[in-house]
Amino acid sequence: MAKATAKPAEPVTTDDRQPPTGKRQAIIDAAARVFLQAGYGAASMDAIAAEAGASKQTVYSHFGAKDALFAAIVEGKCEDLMAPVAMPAVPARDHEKALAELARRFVASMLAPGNMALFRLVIAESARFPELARAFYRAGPLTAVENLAGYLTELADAGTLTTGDPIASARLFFSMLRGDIYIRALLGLDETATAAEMEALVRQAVSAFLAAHAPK
Amino acid sequence: MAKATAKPAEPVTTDDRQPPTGKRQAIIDAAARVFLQAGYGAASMDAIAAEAGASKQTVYSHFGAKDALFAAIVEGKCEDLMAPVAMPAVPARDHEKALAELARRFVASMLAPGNMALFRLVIAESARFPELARAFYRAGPLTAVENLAGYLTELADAGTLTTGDPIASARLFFSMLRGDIYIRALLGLDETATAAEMEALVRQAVSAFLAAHAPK
DNA sequence: GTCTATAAAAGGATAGAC
DNA sequence: GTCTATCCTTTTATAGAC
Repeated sequence: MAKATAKPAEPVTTDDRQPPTGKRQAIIDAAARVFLQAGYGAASMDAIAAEAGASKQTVYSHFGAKDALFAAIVEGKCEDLMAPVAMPAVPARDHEKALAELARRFVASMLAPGNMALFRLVIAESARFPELARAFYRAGPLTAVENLAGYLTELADAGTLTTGDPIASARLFFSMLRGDIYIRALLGLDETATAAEMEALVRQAVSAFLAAHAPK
Repeated sequence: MAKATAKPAEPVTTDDRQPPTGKRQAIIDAAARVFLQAGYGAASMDAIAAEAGASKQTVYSHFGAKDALFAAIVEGKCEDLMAPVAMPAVPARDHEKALAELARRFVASMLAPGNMALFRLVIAESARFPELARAFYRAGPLTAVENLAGYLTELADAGTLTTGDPIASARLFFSMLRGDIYIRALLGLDETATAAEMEALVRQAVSAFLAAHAPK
């Protein structure tokens, strides 16, 4: 055989790393596609194995059971949720622009097909996987609110706007952005929200929010 | 036999009504419970038959197939959605009170366990049953927005408030009411929203809405 | 680690008696 | 109309060879 050479000196420290190369990663990618598209119940392990170009037994070797595979996929996806909802790196002196920029990123992230599919999946399986629902909530809505509340506190201290409760105000801000587009997207009624719709929503929300939190 | 008497004179006009008594209604009630609690995929026809105290064949005699039964249940539930989101019968001169009253009914209806479970179900199955998603949207969110937009138009004509787009304003109003409680309820994180939370949400939303639509 | 083949169970739908 | 009993497909999970 070509690989007949023994390798007794292979470093063990890198051995217990699970390299995301090869079959394992292929299974993860395939499972993500199948679960997000078909849902937990309708996704079969056969379909995932076929999509990954692997055998079913290989899938079971890596993840043990269907629910464990599902949890691994969803937890991984949740980790990618936080990035877009941090405040702009440069919280410009123009707070209206900063809020509008945050709003744009929030709406775009929220309506991104992958994130919307993830949200649907977590909602549908929240009874069976309550821990995943918690993980999603923390990584998405909760993180967004906490970040914005911090920024609002700065603005309030500077007298730029008025808020009795930064957390409640931050929640209101994001609530305004979950408009009719959001409901229709949840229900799968619109495949695409146009850029114009999103921009109109952002302007309406920022404007109303500032009117409701005018200083003095 | 005791019922040997022939009944040739029985009125036929009442004969083709499907009386909701007996097994059929029992099946409908049982299917609603099982579907709303378990979801479409995890609900088995065996479980529905058992819950109804009927045999599986009787269920199939009445509804033909699982998807038809599901559609019948969900469509029936959607019809009950519209009532609470009509404007108050007496649109008082005090528009703030009228809006607050509408908001209270909207939030209570939205968070009612049955309606929330229905919403989750429709979201989860929107890919398989797009017509049901449309029916839900029309009976719920769309009806609410249209009713409120009519009222806002009256208020704008009377100079009580300012709005460039009554539909957009109505959507903003309801969006504000779909706050953090709503997301947590969708994700099944809170079983109960307290009355105090709901009231705080209503006050915040009405206050912000009026500030953003102040006259002149 | 990866594959082929199979076990074991669950669930949707139907047949036929009463 | 309603029931009992059954068919058949799909699906999760495992056994055993390479």
